[in-house]
Amino acid sequence: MSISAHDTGAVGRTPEARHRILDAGAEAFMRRGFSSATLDDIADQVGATKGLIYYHFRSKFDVFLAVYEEGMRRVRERVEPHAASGGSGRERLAAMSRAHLLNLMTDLAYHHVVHQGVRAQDSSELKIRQRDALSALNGLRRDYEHMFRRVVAEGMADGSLRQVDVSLAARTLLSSLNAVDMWYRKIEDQPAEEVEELAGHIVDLLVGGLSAAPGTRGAPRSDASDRR
Amino acid sequence: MSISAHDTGAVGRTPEARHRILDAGAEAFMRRGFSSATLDDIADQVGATKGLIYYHFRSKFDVFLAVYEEGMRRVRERVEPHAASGGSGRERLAAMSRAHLLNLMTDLAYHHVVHQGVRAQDSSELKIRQRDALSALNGLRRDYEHMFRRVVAEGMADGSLRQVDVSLAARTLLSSLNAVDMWYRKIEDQPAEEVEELAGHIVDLLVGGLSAAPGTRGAPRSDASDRR
DNA sequence: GGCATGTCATACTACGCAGTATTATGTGTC
DNA sequence: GACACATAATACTGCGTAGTATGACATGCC
Repeated sequence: MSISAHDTGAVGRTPEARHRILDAGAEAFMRRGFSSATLDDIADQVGATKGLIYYHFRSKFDVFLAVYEEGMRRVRERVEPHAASGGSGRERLAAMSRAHLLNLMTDLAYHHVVHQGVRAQDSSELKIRQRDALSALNGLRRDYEHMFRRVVAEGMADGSLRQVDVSLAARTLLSSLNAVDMWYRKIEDQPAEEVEELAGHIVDLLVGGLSAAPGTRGAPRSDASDRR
Repeated sequence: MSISAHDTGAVGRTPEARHRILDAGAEAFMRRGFSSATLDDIADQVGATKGLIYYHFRSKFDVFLAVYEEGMRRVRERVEPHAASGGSGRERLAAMSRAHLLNLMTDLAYHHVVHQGVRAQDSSELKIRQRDALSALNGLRRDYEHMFRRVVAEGMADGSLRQVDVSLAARTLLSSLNAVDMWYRKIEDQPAEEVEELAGHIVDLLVGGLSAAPGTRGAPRSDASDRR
């Protein structure tokens, strides 16, 4: 590129540089994976050089951790409110799931990084300090899953959900939601309503199931009442 | 280790060496990911050196492709028969899903590699030749998904499944099944029945849904009839 | 019992990339 | 307008690892 650096203040400036690094890092880690992603890649996308990154972070892994943390922060911020809102357990679970999916779809890159972080937890080849930091974040992740488990249990208690193994149900639901990142790709200028509709359909499939209701064969009213 | 090589014929021999490389490769690619996994790692686990690997394969990527192909071969071999068996669309879909899960749980490493291969398809940093080979395998993968889509459509036609978007339903189901590899870990000496039971429960959750049947509040008979 | 061929190990090279050391530029402050 | 401090670029080092070249051993064949 050879932008004669230092001349134009347009390139970057100030502590929001850190934020731009996080965005670029999330993108790079999503596209190439942690070990394949290069600090030069990230720097390029920011429009800077490695010097910038090493001024704001101590290592490549630290960038990864920061992205992970930011990703968890966002998803919790968006999903948690629905856990304590009104309605039956099923309704709240559906609302949480929709919010989780919408977060995934808007912050796809951050979501991917969190996903990678979960995977990497027992990956050896991590220094002790790194493993500890990762474990701490994975703790947040476990708390997040616990929240789903709690609402599932409440749904069974109030009769809005089937009686099944709570832990298994919560884990299956959450991992199924996360699995959407395998095939969902952003579409330029897609109206927000379409994205929300897609998320609603997926939640409907996962919560309502594929089976035709055994007994009642009415119109597939599904969870239409859950849609806001 | 310093096993004075060449002395004992016990270490290895013959074309089953290729198979041992595939197993070791699958394991390594699962644990560390493609780019982090080392040919020396694989060779160590085989009890040999890089020389062995480069005699049987042209590159690290070729090992990956071979594992991918073997993984696809196995899952197709185990799942396809259920697509044409008797029963309603829902019953066949459940049987396929169970078989898919059992394959995942027994050949966890191979499954992970296939998963990685699907992800890596649009990953740049692949030479043209590599991308083509990967695309070919991803074609097999698409065919496999089509099979699920077909059975879903048949289930809707015969009334055993709800009327929903076929493509979305099939993709959601399959990716949800695959997502089990995020948390399932092998347990030593776990009886086969337990594994099958777990698979059955997961399929029951995904096909039957979490919702209490709206209207019929009988015993959660779910898809008990589907279990073989 | 030499010779070819298949099967692997050993030793070496090349290179990409994380991390570091050093230097350059702006910005306020007195 | 010299000084300190923050923010970055540039240049360099070292290590890990994919790939290669070559040698060692076995086995069958004539």
